[in-house]
Amino acid sequence: MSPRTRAKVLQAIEELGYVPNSLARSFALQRTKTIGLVITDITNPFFTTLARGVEDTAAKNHFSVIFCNTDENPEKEALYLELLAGKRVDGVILAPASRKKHSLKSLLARGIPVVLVDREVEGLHQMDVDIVKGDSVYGAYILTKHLVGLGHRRIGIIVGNKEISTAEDRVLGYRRALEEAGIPVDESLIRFATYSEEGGYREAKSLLACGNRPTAIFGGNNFIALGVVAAVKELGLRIPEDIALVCFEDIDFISKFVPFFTVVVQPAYSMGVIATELLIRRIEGQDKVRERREVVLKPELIVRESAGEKLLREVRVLQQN
Amino acid sequence: MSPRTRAKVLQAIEELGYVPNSLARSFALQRTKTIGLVITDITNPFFTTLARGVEDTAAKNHFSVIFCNTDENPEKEALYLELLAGKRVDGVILAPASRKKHSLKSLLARGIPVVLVDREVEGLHQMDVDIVKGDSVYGAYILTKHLVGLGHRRIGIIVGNKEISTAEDRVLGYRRALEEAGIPVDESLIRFATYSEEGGYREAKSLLACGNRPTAIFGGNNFIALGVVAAVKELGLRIPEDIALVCFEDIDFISKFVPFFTVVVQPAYSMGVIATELLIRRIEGQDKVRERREVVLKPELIVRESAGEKLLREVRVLQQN
DNA sequence: TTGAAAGCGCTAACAA
DNA sequence: TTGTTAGCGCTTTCAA
Repeated sequence: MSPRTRAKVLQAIEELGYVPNSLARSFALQRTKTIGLVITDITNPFFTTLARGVEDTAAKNHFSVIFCNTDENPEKEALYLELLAGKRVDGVILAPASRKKHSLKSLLARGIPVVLVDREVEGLHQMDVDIVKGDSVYGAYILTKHLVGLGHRRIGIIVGNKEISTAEDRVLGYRRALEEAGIPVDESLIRFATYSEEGGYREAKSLLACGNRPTAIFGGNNFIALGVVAAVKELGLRIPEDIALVCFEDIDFISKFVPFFTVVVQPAYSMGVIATELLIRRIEGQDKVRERREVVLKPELIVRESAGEKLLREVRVLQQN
Repeated sequence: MSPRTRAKVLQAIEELGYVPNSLARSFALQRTKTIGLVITDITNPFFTTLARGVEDTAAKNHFSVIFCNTDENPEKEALYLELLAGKRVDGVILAPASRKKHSLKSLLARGIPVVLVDREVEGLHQMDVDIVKGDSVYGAYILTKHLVGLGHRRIGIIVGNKEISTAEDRVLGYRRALEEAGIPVDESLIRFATYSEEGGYREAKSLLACGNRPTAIFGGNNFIALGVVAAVKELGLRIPEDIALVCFEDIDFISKFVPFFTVVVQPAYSMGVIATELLIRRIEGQDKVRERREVVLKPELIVRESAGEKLLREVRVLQQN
């Protein structure tokens, strides 16, 4: 092409405000450069951060991301997955609402790659999906061990729905720590609720109502822990003097204001980044025939205050600050 | 069509796993049933909540939403808008990174409807865009008035970048309250920084370093306020005994843990819902020829503790709880 | 190197 | 009512 023609074409592009229609392009190419992000609730800080990791990484690779909130509802999830399949997204990142085998399969059947985040699904190992998750067993183990180390022997645990793999994993880690410490597991202290404030509130009230009440409560996530705080306050008890409280997931900015709340945090942003990288690698098909990947990220224990006398000192500091 | 044929067709659909290709549909129809949501940072709880309102409303109307984070960077914003235009989204909800006239126009030129959220843009009234925003002037006015009512006369204010309309609006409301109270405005107490923790931290240190330091600080948003907290702590001062602190936007769960922090909150979820409804109404073209809409939502003052002696009582309650 | 044409899967307009 | 066809704007293949 002569430089003159070239200039003319460019000028025409400019004048007419031409923008290539990527819709037509996608249609011709059968690739949309779009991925779906299906989580339970963007409002949950864990997923917010994860979503940011996903979007940043997607943008870097010239992908867009459509986000969907399932509210832990498998039917909503199925609807969204169907929608995304129809829209011909190039891939999906999914935090499954349930571990049941499931709508996911229809995506895979259509050759749409899927990467799971945070949670497992039944029969995962027979399917061709990658997964990026936190080590819930380990996290719960160190959190429980921390409480045991502080002298607690009756520790209540409240987690989400049994349908969610992290709930069972966290209970597993809890059991392991107790067994290791030679503390018999009291099944009545283990509560499956929902990963929500209401869930934490209700189960905490029930745990604290019984005669032989626990001296510590392990919140399965941040929302549950907030419910526990509400229940404890309502019963006129103190954290952590009367009840120690720890949980999975941090609570934003809490460290700035409150001296207690030992916590295990997961690297949510990294999870988003890694999941997106795995997904894009599959989409681009750099290594077509290869085994599924399972990335397990270690959570981090952040010890603030969990029990007893230290609180008083801290409150004094708070007053002075 | 005979019921028999019908059954046969349905069976074939089932067997072949047929899913209508909405990509082809979009292409033929020139409508994608997709909207773009361009915000500064999904990680900011205000935008997280807004995004949830957008997604819920979009889903209800069978729209998908692509989300983009500009990090207050006008170039990133322009890139995203270009991308979305290329993808032929049916409309865009935008929290503009800058008030300068701008990439937005190229969307409008291509007939893609835009609804602004939270922030204005220069020459808005000449353009055919709706806007949904909080009443920053009013919010800042009542917040400042609250401080004045508590006896403060030297009140520092730290807001975001001047390029963002809410920053100027909040300063405006602040001025108005002071003027109304007959308090002369000391320009050195007005600081334009960024809507970030660092911004709040830096300006707070500067404000507190000068001889005639303010007795109260007005944080332009939640992040700025957190920066102020850090600065105040570092200087060995106490909130609110030495420095009162109030801010725009709530800080999640803070009320559960800290007795102070009077705040003005905006109805972020509703903003998302309304913006989406306006946008979809434009997309569906129910009322083609009509004036632009401007929805201004009143924020709500939440008085916790902002000054003095009450804190001690509250800390005692906290200890007992 | 450049140009022409088929095809991606749907909708809508038109014909039978 | 049912069937046929053009066309959405791009990419890719094949011909010139």
